[in-house]
Amino acid sequence: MTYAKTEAFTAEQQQLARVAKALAHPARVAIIQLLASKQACISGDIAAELPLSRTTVSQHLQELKALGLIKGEIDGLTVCYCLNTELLQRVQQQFVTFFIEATSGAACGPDDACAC
Amino acid sequence: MTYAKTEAFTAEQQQLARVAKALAHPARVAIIQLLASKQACISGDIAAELPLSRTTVSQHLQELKALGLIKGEIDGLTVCYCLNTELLQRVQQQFVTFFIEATSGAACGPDDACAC
DNA sequence: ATATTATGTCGTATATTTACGACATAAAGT
DNA sequence: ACTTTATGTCGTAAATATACGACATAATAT
Repeated sequence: MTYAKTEAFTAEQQQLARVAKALAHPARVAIIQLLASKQACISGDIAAELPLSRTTVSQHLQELKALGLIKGEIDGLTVCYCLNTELLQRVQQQFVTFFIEATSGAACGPDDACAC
Repeated sequence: MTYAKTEAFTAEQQQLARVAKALAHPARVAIIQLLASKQACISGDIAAELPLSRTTVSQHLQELKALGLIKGEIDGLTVCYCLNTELLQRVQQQFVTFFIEATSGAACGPDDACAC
């Protein structure tokens, strides 16, 4: 039971952490940027653009898909991945809210001195 | 060598992933929110407010501190933690840029159909 | 029918994260 | 000096994440 004390936190905290985790690997960040750069969806030659094996890329894709950040539709032999912009926009809002909350306080002094 | 192919990605991707990783656990999200809610800094009774052992909380604090998101100053017997709002603002900007880039494209159709 | 091609899934090795008790350290109180 | 109090660090167990080769699957192509 040395993990997952997650239940003890609020739904918002868990949700933000879940999405943050999805972005916590440069490969997944790169995948999202790649999908965003191409107007249409790309098939599995995503792997060709990344310095990782096809298996590993597929794993990262599944993770993003599990969270719903990307969608994948089978089109004959190839699979067509694309961003779920709706969800991404909602997620963006969550992050913005969190950061505004975090950066609004005066917090420490301007230097490094922590004038409590 | 089954890890850390990180070098192969851009500095931006690595940086974003690094910060996202810091936010990838509800405890760390909660810590940041806690520090933001109190106008001044809090000492280690942060642990008292979280459903985790003091050791574990200390570990999370070190992680946030290592990234520079929070600062900790020793004040006699207690340690005073507070947010690094400057860095948080810069990080916020990175996330905003990323999300704008990700949500600007038309991507898929309005439904789930992926019209490639 | 058989080969080719594009993907996903399984198994597995290694690295990292999470969580906590036990001990170390250091300031403040008695 | 000795105890108390607040923290950090170490060691360690268990859970997850990362990475990839080998095999399975299914749709085209020949």
